Amino acid sequence: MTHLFESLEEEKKQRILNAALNEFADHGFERASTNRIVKHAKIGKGMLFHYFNTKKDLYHYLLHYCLDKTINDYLKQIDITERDFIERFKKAGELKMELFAEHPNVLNFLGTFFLADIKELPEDIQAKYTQLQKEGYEKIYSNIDYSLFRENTDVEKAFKMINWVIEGYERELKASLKGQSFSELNMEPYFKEFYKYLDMLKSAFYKKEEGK
Amino acid sequence: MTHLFESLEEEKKQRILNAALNEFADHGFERASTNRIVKHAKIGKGMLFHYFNTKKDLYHYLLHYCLDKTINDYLKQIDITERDFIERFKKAGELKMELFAEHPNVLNFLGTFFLADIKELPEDIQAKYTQLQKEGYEKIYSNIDYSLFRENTDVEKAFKMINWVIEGYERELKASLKGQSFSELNMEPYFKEFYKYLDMLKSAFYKKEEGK
DNA sequence: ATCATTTAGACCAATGTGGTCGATTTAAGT
DNA sequence: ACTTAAATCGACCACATTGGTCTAAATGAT
Repeated sequence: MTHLFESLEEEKKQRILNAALNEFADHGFERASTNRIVKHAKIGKGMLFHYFNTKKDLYHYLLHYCLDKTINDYLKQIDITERDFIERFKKAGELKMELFAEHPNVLNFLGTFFLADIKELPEDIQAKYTQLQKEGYEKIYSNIDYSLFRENTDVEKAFKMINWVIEGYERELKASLKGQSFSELNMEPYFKEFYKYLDMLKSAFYKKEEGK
Repeated sequence: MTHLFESLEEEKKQRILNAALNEFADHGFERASTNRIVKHAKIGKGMLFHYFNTKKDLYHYLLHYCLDKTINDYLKQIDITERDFIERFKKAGELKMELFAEHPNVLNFLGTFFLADIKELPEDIQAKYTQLQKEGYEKIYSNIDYSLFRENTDVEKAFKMINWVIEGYERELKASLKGQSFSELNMEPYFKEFYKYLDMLKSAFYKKEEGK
């Protein structure tokens, strides 16, 4: 067995993962409490240190887990053959929402991690993290069809603005649905509204379509 | 003397305020440590509890202080006779930056407070908070000249998008200048870039100017 | 029946908590 | 110069929480 923890029943595994991710996301590494983790995970204290020898090991395991998940379930899924920037982002936004619906704390946890000190982490985690950054940049900016934008547009700035709008909508959505179980929600109307924003962005920054 | 603390030398007052604001902003009420506050403020433990009887009293004092500052130095300064939404926001953005340059932790502290439980606070603080919300809403949305927007624009959505772009720029600026003492920085080039974004927003959402 | 693996949580020393208090310094008043 | 009051410090308190250990019981496997 590579890792005791891996070969647990799925449900218990999830309970522990969720409890730990939430705790670290809320308090950061040092101020996170293993006591609260075991309480929320409903396991005995001993077990946590049986599966993961130390608090730090647990933290590193979570980092691997979350980095892998975002790379595989999010980044790798982004379709780089779609050359329309906004369209590509539309699909990326959906993927992100799906990941968030299934595993909200994965993204929460990574979000807080970005702020922490990266230097004193094991090399393999640093590597995975830089991979994510590099691949993320490519997935967003490579192979974009600039000719869709109006002439004289500062495309750099347009990219950023589009990005900020999408992030803004995501934030607002999360805030307005706070507490509700995202995964058991009918997301369709929210996607519809999301698309309206994207359409406005298109007519704001793209050339008017010829014909039609 | 209404409050011992008020009649201290300005410099010591600021040291204590900064230390406390940072501590609460970083850790929230419960996990904030009075020990760390006195250490960073470079005063003895006794003094803190001499000025403010309890940790909670200190917290409430800070809330009053920050709410007053944002209401007076920011909200009240927004010029409501400017009917151009983006222009009004341009000035508001500058005010916000100025406040942030002088007292970065005031906005940081309030930012974290919004997430905390509002219910179990003294009534006067709740009142001040709702005042801020109500006045903020007015200062943003009242007396706007809708005719500037292109026809068929969903103005509600345009408002939000403009808002998100401005917030996005502010975030990026803060991140890229992290660590540097904002107040002793020449902000002009950043404002220039800020204006470029605003111009793009205008040509994205406003009617084309007649003539000229 | 025997041995190995899981499990829980009481327990540990160490550290940190909000808050107090006596001792000492400084300031003020006369 | 003398007295009194205010300001200041940090050792100290009882208590809570920390990451981590260990024993003893439960469960599983053969």
